[in-house]
Amino acid sequence: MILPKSFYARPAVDVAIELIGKVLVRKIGKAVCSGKIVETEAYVGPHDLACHASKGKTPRTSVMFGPPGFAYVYMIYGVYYCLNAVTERKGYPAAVLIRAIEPLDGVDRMRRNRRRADRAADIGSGPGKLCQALAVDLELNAASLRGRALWIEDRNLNAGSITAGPRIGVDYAREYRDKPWRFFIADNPHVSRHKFNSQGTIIAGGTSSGC
DNA sequence: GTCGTGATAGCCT
DNA sequence: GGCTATCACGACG
Repeated sequence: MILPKSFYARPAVDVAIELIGKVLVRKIGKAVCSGKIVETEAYVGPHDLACHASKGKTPRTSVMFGPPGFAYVYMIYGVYYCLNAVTERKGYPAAVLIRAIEPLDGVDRMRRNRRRADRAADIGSGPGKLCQALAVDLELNAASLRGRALWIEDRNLNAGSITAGPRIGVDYAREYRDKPWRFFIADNPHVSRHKFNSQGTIIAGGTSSGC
């Protein structure tokens, strides 16, 4: 049910695709909040110019160089946090950014954690938004993804038609700018609202547990 | 509906 | 000192 460490000890693209349809769970005190992962991006290694680790190991990126199955959380634009799952083997920096969730459990709590979430689709439809909804901050950096406060589980939910397209906000990454390493469920309203959603090719269908 | 812009802080040159 | 794997808001039409 909870994804094993071996799930993450693989190439980031494989993990990014298979995380679609899995359930991200966050326990805050006694409250449990969760959501189906509907959008991810893979940052595949030190050669990937969009990957933070491409500039070498720094205090911020050190978690990515560690073992798989841990959370890499960083602050972006001085305002928001982003949550990643570390993949690959220890010493090889790669991660999957979780970009959007469809709320499942603890919807009211998540809505309160977000200020401006009038509609359900405003709760987790973006990497900064879902961190607000699930109260993810730097305290969870380097935390296990099989821990007491945070984990990812498989509920055999439908992952719909998984679409691949270019990653968002990585125009600086030269030849890696257009790599189709963003994955999302086509037509799911909780995918981050972006004009890029029209680009992309369907790469898979069926359930998250795969075939 | 789309587009432009400001907020904001830690990291890296 | 420049940049950033973002979001919300206001100005349009």
